[in-house]
Amino acid sequence: MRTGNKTTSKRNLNEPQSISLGAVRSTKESANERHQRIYQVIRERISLLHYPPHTVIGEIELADEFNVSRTPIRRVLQRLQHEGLVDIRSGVGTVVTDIDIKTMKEVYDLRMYLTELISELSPRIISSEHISATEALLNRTKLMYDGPDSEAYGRLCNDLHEVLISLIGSAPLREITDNLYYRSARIWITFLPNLVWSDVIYDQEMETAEIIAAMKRNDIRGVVQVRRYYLHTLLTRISDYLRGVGHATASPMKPIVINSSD
Amino acid sequence: MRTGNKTTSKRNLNEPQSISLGAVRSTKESANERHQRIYQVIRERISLLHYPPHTVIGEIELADEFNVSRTPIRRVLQRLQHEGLVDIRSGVGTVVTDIDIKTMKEVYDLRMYLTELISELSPRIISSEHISATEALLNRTKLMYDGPDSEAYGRLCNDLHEVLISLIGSAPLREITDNLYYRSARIWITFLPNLVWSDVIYDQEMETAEIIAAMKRNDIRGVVQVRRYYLHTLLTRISDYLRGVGHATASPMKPIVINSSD
DNA sequence: AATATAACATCTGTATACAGCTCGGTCAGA
DNA sequence: TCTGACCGAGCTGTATACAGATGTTATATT
Repeated sequence: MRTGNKTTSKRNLNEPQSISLGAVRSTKESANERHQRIYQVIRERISLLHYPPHTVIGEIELADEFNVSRTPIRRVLQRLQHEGLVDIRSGVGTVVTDIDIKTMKEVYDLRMYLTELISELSPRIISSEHISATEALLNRTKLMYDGPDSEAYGRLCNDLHEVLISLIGSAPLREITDNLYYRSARIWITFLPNLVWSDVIYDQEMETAEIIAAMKRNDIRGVVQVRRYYLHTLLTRISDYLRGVGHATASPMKPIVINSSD
Repeated sequence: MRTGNKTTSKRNLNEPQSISLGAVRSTKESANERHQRIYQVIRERISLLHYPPHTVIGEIELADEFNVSRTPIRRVLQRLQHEGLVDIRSGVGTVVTDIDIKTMKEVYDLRMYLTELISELSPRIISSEHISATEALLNRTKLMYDGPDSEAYGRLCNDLHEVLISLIGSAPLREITDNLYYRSARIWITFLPNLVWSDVIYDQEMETAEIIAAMKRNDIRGVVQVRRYYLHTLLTRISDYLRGVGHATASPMKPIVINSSD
């Protein structure tokens, strides 16, 4: 189909072929690296409710922000759609998915079972880096009693999740665990205004401290059991809240206004 | 390909165009439906080794076959890459992934655990359609002793898989189970020439028959335990073959009857 | 003959024009 | 005022030209 008489045969005779670019390699980002970078940025924005549910994300808007065309953006959004975080609607836009309680319950049940699998299938060796990283998270947690800060709490949860999935040796299980986490993580922050802040932080501090203790015993089974217990605790806490407001389920989740003033 | 002409009259003639009844929705295929169709076709080709590992699939080749441009094809291939079935390499092509034994072991371990979860998390009601569909598969199995037919066997396994995942009520678990199946299904067919054909078909017949029996008892726990047992058996058989390559032929597998009374 | 290098064929990655879809606003008519 | 059809702004979906990447082949040099 392409006409053979193009300028490809005599292209770039003017430009020097290459002036030994050995050191400049780091400046160039490969396509896959860029994809991964944009993907993680947008996924974080969704998980931190910077893009709350029902937000319409425009492809052109993102393309301008990341200085690319719509094509790589669409690749990212299609991946996010397949992971259940957005819904691409023709003629409308890319809409951040809502948080459906029933689905969320299923995801949480799955996560609790899979968490136990981590210790049975292919645990990795717990290194001192794991421990020190988790201790840093514990310190960040202790500084958060002062006042509600949903975004900081969300980042804390995400970072703890990152440490824990790095303990999973089985690549498929790691991917699934990661995927399910980001599918369900938003509900924590969504319900945050309805819970007692200091209780939430206390849970987080206890979980982190117990995980560190288990890590120091090199007890990965203990780690995942702690994790599983706190997953259960939070799910129970949210269920209790939902039962408590029972009738007033018109808008169980108010969108949190994240201060995005510019 | 349709340049500016709005009419859909010049569509594919080999596809039966439905006669316009009241609802004419089926005349036009939506973008998502087309994506799903192409995706399933290519995934089946990979699972049946119609595209064996290391096959290079060209985007233009597929685009011509499905009468679309590269854009929708790329969307399908990117999805398959994310699911681990192909590897898209810039400047080279889209390469069907090889079957790595270590990863396959991890996937099989995961599948066995997840299979048990099916009966615990959210089982669906077993309908008569499920039973009759499975009985049809049993009949197909019984006709296959005549001679080795890897492709027919692969289709049989895929169809049985379809029936079983339709019993999963939890959408996330269903997706994960489906994904892991297609990640690992190819290894069955790959090792088929090294196994005794009649033994393989006998296993398949026994598994299907026992699944039907459990279905008729409305015993979904029994269904998944049968499934789990045969997963384990096949994995063991392949492991045995790999350990004893050269001097030991595949040992025939003893069928057992699962006692699923609790 | 062996080897390094340059040219090339062919593939994927990106940008972009345009087609198709959705929804809200607008305006004529009852 | 109400209704309904229509139109247009703005979005996603598709096709395509071109840029970049990669493996191979031809060629020059030793």
